[in-house]
Amino acid sequence: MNRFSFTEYLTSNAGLDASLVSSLVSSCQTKQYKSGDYLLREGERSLHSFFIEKGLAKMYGIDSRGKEHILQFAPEGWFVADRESAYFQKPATCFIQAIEDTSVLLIDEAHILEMARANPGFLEFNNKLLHNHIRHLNNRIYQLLSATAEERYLSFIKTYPDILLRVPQIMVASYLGITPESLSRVRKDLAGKHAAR
Amino acid sequence: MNRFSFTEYLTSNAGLDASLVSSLVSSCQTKQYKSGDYLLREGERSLHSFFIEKGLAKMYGIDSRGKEHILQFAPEGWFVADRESAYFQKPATCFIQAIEDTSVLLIDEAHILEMARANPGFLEFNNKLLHNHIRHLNNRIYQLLSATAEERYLSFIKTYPDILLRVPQIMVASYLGITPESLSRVRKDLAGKHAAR
DNA sequence: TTTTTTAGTTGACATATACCACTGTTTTAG
DNA sequence: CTAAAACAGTGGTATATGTCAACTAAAAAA
Repeated sequence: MNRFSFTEYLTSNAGLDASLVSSLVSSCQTKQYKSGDYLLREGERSLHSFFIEKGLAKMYGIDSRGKEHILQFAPEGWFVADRESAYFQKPATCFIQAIEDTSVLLIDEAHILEMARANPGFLEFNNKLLHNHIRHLNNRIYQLLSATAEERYLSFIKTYPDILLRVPQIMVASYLGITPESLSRVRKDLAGKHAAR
Repeated sequence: MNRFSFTEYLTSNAGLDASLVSSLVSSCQTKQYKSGDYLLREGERSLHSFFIEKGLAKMYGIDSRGKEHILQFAPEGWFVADRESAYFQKPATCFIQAIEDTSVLLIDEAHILEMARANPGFLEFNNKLLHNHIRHLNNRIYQLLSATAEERYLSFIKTYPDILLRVPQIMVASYLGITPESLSRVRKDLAGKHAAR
């Protein structure tokens, strides 16, 4: 499995100079999680978000009927955060859990702002990340509003072919907002259509 | 109908000093739209987002079956933007349309970044806005994944009681991801439950 | 390895919500 | 003010997806 060094990530994507980056990175704590470990639990208060250097995590909530709904998968090179706790100092509304052995960097919003003040390039980079994230979320909302289970699954395959191979179907179903049984049937139908040609 | 001056908004919420704010605001263009006018159409290229000072707009997409899906309502005091065009210089993927007579401020990302460089307080404010927006979107996704039509409607009433009164039911239905007929029945059921007590 | 748990498939059936058609009613435009 | 359009309610019916249960296969734990 490949690993994303946060240092490399920043130097190559944010256009920052090496010394600045290393000062930021060295001020961040690294942490290891085994598959199944929680990075964050609902109700906890925590002021940092996570940058995944290696492995895979999921952010999810549990509804009143006890069902799990996955809000985000976070593979290496991605950020994941419960905004409620990390940016608004409230108890977390989600769980974040490793689904592979995972190593992360803990990042405080304070660090981000500090960096941004010191370096305008970083500010632009950070903004772009946030806008990009918003774009993704809008996209997902649009799909949930407009597309059938099959269409959403096809779109998932196309957008996250890598993740598809790394997580059980039951989690894909949860992400898509359907039951595992339904996903199984969607896949069967698609296989049939494909074979028919 | 009340009006939100962007100047007042910034001075009271972002903690900026008056001269800075007025220099920002004066560099932004104001524009008026009649109900039904488009602020932005799918496919257009445009580099600004909108701050609604008065009135109400909706951002929506049209799917392959010709159906409209509302991504966001934007009443006075809110921002609305197609990120694809405003921040990534691509053709817009959405329509933004006034549903009341509306007056807006056109804001360029360039302005935002400029302001942020000049004033750290503004940077924090802008970040908070973005994180808050992300929080809202996550919330909506969670609802679409986990809640029934009735639950989503109740949540809408609670979260946006003001908007409920200003838009036709058909738009609420579109926002919730259900048909107008279904919403009509949900309302009927709720009225029944309420009367039963 | 053996046992236990979790995941995936499939059938039968239930249900929420969509679709279509029709009817008033309200709003908008001429 | 009148005509046309958009909106809202309701019945009948269709359909996608959920629920429950049983069985097999695969993965994790002992």
